[in-house]
Amino acid sequence: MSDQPVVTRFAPSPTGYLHIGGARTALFNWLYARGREGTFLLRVEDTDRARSTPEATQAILDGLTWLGLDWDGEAVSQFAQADRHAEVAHAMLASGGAYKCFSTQDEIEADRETARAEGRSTLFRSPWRDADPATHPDAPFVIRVKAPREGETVIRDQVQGDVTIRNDQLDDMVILRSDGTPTYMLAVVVDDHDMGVTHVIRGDDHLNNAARQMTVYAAMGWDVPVWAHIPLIHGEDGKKLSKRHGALGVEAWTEMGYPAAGLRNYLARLGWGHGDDEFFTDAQALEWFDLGGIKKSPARLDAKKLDNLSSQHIAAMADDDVLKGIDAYLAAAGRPALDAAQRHDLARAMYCLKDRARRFPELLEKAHFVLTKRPIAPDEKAAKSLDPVSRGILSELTPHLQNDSWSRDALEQALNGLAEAKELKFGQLAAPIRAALAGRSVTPSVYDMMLVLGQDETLARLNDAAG
RNA sequence: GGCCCGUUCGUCUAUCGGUUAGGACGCCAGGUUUUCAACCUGGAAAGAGGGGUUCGAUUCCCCUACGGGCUACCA
Repeated sequence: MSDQPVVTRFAPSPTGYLHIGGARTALFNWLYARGREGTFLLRVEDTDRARSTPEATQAILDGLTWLGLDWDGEAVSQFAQADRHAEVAHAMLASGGAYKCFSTQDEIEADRETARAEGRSTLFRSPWRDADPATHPDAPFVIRVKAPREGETVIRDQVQGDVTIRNDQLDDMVILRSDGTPTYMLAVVVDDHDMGVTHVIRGDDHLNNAARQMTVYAAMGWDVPVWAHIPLIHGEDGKKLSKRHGALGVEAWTEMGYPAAGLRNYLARLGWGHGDDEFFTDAQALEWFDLGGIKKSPARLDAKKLDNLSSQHIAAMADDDVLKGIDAYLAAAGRPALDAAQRHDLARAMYCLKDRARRFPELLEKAHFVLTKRPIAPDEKAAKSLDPVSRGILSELTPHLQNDSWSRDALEQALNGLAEAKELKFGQLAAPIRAALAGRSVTPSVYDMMLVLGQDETLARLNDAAG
């Protein structure tokens, strides 16, 4: 089994956006397959017609695309395979691996009530399991698997280890509803088999289900895939992720201005590790990722750590990729896109911007000097640095910038010379220059701004402010 | 209720019976500094509790506590 080509899949149900936990599950599947020249498939589990929506499907696809997780072939609709699922259910019926159950939901409910009241297991034991088909009434029925009741089932899980479940804990789950539609429990098994999935990497909320699903594999004589049930992610408060805290869709992370590469790194590091490595590239993650390194306990989200990794990734990205990331951020945040001139200017300034920002909005804030035009409107803090005294300093400065060659060395010489002559601390000189050039108090270094802006523009802005 | 899984600094983690229990983020103190970020130095900070097994347990076993999951004609 181990030398077969690896096939993994991500199988979200389209009932909402792609949340962070789903994104990580998808990432793990992607890493595992792509790191082994395998195949990564996408299947939309839309058998619940009431809760599934095309909008949610699109949101999930968009989320995966933004995250950079590409899948092979077209996304498969589980609902579209309904006929095939029913076919399997009937095959199991014919072979004795399943049976028709005529119990009504009221009867089942009543049974559960008494079981609970008596402190017994609430597993439903259908009276139809061993009934003679000849005695079947002409009434609606569901098809249930005939699960084993003796012995035990062992889930050989790559993350959880061998998990043993006594078979008397298994219920005869419904595989085909009374309206003839398949349930998820049947559909996953059939689809995973039909799609040739070799490794099922999914949330550990499915761990117990794996034992139940194995009865279908057994009935059909199919190979059981390699299981890897990964722990769910918790919010910063340690509670299960819910909409109230942290269960944001990935578009929310785009909106906050995180680069996809940073999120990939962070998500991979959550619950999985490779020694002391914290920052790593996709290439390294692909090379290192393995199921054995996944922890069994749930991890909490930590925005500070994400910020830190995000800043490292922004700094490490190619300028062009930063620009693309900014485009995605701007679009997601509903901010106007950059025009051609702004892109050009931003690209020129990128060298002094990239390594100073944790997220794209912060980078853009620091890039304000190159994105804005004269006249520069200072914000409140910058305005304070442009008091009469400071403006006087600026007007004394400009003559020193007329004839110098526009190099860092020359500029340093000019500014230091003036500061020394006027007995000013460098900060007293830099603050008004910063305010004049950017209209902001948080910017790259004054030298970098002058170099990026060029001599004419720098002098113009300085003169505007001094005047 | 039944069954299953988990529990190392605040957080993410290393350790695969013998370590001063390591690293990272964050935090605190100091330094550097033209703002922010960054950077440098130092610091505080952990094995849930109780029993075993063993010469020796964070590591293996059991119990308890706490957290989580499953127990649907949801996925």
